[in-house]
Amino acid sequence: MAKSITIVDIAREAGVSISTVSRVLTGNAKVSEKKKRAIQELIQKYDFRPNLLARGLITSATHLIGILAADIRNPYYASLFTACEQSANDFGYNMLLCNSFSDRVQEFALLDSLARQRVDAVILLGGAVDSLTTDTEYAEKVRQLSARIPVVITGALADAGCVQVNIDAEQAMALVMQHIAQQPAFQKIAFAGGSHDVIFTAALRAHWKRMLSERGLRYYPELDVTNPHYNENGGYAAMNEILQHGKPDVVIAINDFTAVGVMQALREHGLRIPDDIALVSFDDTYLATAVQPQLTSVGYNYMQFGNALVSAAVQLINGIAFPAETLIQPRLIARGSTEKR
Amino acid sequence: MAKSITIVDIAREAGVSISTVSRVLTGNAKVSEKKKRAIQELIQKYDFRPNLLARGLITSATHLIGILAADIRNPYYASLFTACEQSANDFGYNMLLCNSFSDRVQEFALLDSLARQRVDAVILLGGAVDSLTTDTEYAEKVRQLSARIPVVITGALADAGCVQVNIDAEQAMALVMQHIAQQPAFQKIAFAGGSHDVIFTAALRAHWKRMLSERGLRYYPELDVTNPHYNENGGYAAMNEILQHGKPDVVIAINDFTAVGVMQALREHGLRIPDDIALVSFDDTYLATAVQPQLTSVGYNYMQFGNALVSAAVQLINGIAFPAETLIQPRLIARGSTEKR
DNA sequence: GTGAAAGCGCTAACAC
DNA sequence: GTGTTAGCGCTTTCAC
Repeated sequence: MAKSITIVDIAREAGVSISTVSRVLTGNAKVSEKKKRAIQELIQKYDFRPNLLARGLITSATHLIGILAADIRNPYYASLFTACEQSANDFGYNMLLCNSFSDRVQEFALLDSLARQRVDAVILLGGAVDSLTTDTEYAEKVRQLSARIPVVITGALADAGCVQVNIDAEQAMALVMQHIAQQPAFQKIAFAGGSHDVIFTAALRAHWKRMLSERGLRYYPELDVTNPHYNENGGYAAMNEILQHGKPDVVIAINDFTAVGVMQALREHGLRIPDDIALVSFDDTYLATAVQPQLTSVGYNYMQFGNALVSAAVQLINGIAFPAETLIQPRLIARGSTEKR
Repeated sequence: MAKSITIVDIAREAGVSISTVSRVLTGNAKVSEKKKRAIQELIQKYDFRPNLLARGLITSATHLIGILAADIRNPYYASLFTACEQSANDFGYNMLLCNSFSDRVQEFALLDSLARQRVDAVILLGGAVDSLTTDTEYAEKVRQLSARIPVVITGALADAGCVQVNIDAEQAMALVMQHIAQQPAFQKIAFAGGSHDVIFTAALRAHWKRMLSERGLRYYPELDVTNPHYNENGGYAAMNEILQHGKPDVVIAINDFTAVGVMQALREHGLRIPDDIALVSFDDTYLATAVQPQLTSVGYNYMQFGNALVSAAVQLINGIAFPAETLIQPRLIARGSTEKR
């Protein structure tokens, strides 16, 4: 590979010192119009790009934001990532994406890797940060990292010194309950999928139970079935278990993937949606509109969500304080799966 | 943020020179067992990680691979990316992911950005590399880049000096035709979606027409409808147009997303799958199993695909030649959408 | 085996 | 305004 051209080459050919070239590069100081133009022409001519490694060594800034996601193949994370990326680009940052696949060992290694790459900040989406049972070793690891660089998370990690950006779980469940309340026939409500160990899931369930009693609706423990897998299989298994104990009027699925599994189980039992059983889920990914009937789903403004995460990171990078927790407001998109009969 | 600890700190506390510390870091030279152990203990103690910027400045290697994808929200790219990432991690590389959203201007900017970040190689997935009509300015840009660092692409870009890893389009279509041939009733075949400008799509269509005539099947131009949008809308529009001209026995959709749109159009016309019309698509993403009936789809071994892309990149980084083109063999997964009646 | 020293490409005082 | 100079943190000859 051809040797890259450096600031020295440009300076030599322009007949100026390297500092002058550096000045037009950074724009941090005045340079005579004439020289500036000459230098810019040479930069064009040679397609010269300053070596960000060298610059980073001095400014100790890489303009890289590391992002650790559970699994980018999940459209929820994919949507969130692309939103983050767009926001980051606006701020002049690039994204270093790592997937942990919720593997603890892998997550540790990747965190190390990001630290070594000297990213300016880290955003943690899902994985161990989502866990309710605090993994002290993990928390310690994140704490160490956040002592060096800003760490922004969704989820919660006690005492790890991270800024949090979360979805308003209470509001998310409130939207679901309000929507369900529009149909007086919806009395028996089931909840399918999700793990008790995941903070957001646990919060949703807690709010759900409270809201049930507030609305004078009964809570059926046997219709409240968790499942560690946030996918079709999890939904399928959960729904089958629910159906062993009774036939609810509505099923709340922990996410769209899970809802797809729920649909499959219902289909196999000869139950139609929404005529026999209605279905609501969370995340409002494109799965919601891919299936038939389309899913009523609680979604988020991913652009806003991503922007909040990146803004937090960038502000912290620049030494500007940021609220310890930001709440993202969800919204419910009503579709066929809960349509009035 | 706390000042990072450096090789100097370690050397001072260990009572050795920085070169000795560097030696245990790189493992490139012999160091006495005693000193080595002492140094390693200090590294542990302070959680010291060598600054990759400084190292990179000398070795001119960042251990970063830039990857430019059209849109990671598309499960095809997401699957391919995660496969690449896992492979890259095995080689000790991290991934810098950028999404172009098929925006030409954005793509240029991101290419620049990757070059500035001094990534060791670039992998191009989709976007302008997919285009059949060579964008000479873009090709020139990629050529310039590939003169400095290895560039690996899927798709084709004439004379840009890139190594290619592609799916075997001929084999992909052959699998579809063989599968269709198992059902003598499948005579009238439609093709829905995809743009003539995308190389892989154009190749599929060309092979399709040839294979139709080879098998003595008729080609119905009015049942061959393209659409620039590789999503539900594209499939929906294409299928509606096809149905204006006749009722095919089988529809080949350009990808799973498109197939979902096709399903919707069929449903609205009161046509059942597979009883009235069968459906095959490409990519075999999880959409294929999310919908009902599940889709027969031609998929790829994403791990192998990603590994081929990254291996090419890593080999080229290390100055080892790599075949100009590698073909990935597809496979057909038969599901309900083409099930025998 | 080990240390001293040069230098990767750049920025940022510091003089002029 | 502009050049000179001192590093940023590390690897790598080159002596010893």
